[in-house]
Amino acid sequence: MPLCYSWPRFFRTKPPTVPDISLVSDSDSGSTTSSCRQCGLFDLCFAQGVAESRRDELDRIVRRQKPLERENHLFMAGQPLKSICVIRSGTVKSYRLSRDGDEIVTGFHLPGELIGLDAIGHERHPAFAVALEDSRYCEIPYREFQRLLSGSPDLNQLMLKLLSVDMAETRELLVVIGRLDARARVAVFLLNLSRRLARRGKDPFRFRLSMDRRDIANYLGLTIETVSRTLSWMQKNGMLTVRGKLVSILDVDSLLDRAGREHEDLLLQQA
Amino acid sequence: MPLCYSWPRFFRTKPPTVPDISLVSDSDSGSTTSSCRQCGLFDLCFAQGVAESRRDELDRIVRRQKPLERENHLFMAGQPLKSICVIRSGTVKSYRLSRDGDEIVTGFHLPGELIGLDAIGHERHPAFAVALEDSRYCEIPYREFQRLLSGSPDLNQLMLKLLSVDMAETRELLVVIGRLDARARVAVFLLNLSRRLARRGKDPFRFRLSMDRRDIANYLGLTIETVSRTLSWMQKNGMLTVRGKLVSILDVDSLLDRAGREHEDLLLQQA
DNA sequence: TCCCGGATTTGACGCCCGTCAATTGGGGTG
DNA sequence: CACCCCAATTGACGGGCGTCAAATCCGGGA
Repeated sequence: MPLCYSWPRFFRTKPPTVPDISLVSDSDSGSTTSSCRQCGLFDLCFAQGVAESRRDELDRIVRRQKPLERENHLFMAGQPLKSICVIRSGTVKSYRLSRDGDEIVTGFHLPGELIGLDAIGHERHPAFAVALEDSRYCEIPYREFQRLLSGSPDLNQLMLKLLSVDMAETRELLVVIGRLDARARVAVFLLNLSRRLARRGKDPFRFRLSMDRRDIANYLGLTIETVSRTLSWMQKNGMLTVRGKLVSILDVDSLLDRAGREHEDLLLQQA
Repeated sequence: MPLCYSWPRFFRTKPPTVPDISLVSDSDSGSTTSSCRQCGLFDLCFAQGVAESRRDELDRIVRRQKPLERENHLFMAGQPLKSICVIRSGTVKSYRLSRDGDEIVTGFHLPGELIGLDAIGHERHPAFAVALEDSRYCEIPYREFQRLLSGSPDLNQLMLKLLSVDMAETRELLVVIGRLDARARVAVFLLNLSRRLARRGKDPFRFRLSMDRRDIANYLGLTIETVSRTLSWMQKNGMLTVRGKLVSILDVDSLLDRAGREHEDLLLQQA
């Protein structure tokens, strides 16, 4: 992360408390923490919101650090909801299949993020989740979690909050995606990713895209060619440099302009 | 509703149990039901999912049938969450204001629908809600509702479900809107509305749009002109007839084709 | 190191939809 | 009933993005 670069307003909400511990790198792949409290991701994980009194119970039911190799699935659409998952390291892509078999990418998930909440409604997963790189995750068996829920108003409140926030954001994103042009969509995508990396103590200005162009294009409702052209255009205009999957953001302000500053809130709010 | 027209597959999930009681009309505007159970909307209202044992308590705290005149606000963005609302009659539009003051329409709500759930996260409304026509609604004070929640695992479960389902749908809609062209967007909009009307016992093939073209265009991320042109095109092709706000759907199948049949699920799922 | 196949980039072209502008229509008021 | 005002429609035009096609880059294996 560039020295002498004042933490921009864009990242004001949460400069990383532990700047460079490479949460997502392989360096901690061997460690097997035995409680949520000791977990390096704790302040990003939803467990942080769980009341002290209940945390021991949660600790007891969580299955920690399960490995997931690249291209392997966390769960498949249609499967009954067996557990809620928290990404521990790596990146996970969620997607659906349209009736005629086309893949439809609905999200990219980073360490600390809860995945599978949208399955609670019908107790069945509406989407697939697949690892884009070798990853690890914590698993919370849903039945036991439900038992925990029924005895804990606090935890219920937390879950409602998580879902409500998620919904408000998704709704905002809906609006954004529906009315933005290609350059704005790509800008929103990059800034959002950048900010989420920042919260995880990673360099927000220089990172590796774990998804390929096809996934990005699909996620943004664009074509591969348009994404590629847009990135080239941004590079030509000095907003960033791209070499394959490696992105360096040079001018956050121009990107924000492109994204439409009125959507800054969205970018700021996202996990 | 046309006679001799077999209930199409599109509407298969819920033919109205009471075909033509005009839930939304003025005919019941005078009545002031005193309990949720007697309410004509009961089987659409979320109260239907509340356990028998808790329903009396819910009945006690609900403030019923509050009138709301056209163009008046139910709540404003930024206000603290005071109560969850259920639309009783009429139509409500929710929208945000972008930083530069543009209106951004995020949804249209029909009788029986819960509104304000996305405020739970931050206990503050992220959006405005305004009546498109003279309406009525039931108000559930949030503090008392929370008390009810903390003593009732069932109700908590219900709320999680409602939010989760809502989220899954919004996410699907996100995907749809982001990658559909104008004709498909308008088709999705009309079919979705049609189906929601059907569930409320109204004629799904002939209805009055309570929102103007500007709102529709805004909601779909299009311009007024494109919406107008698209409706004209659909009329020219025998899919429907439009006269001002009055729409008659003539060919559900073509509309479904336009919407992309792979999204039929979305249309079917929505409340 | 070279070679191969898939990922990515770049170019050419056409259509859809946004913009600007003019016309028509419809509801409310005097 | 006539008038007015705003909503809605229709037309002309240009730009952005999808499509098809070709070139280039990049990583992995021999």
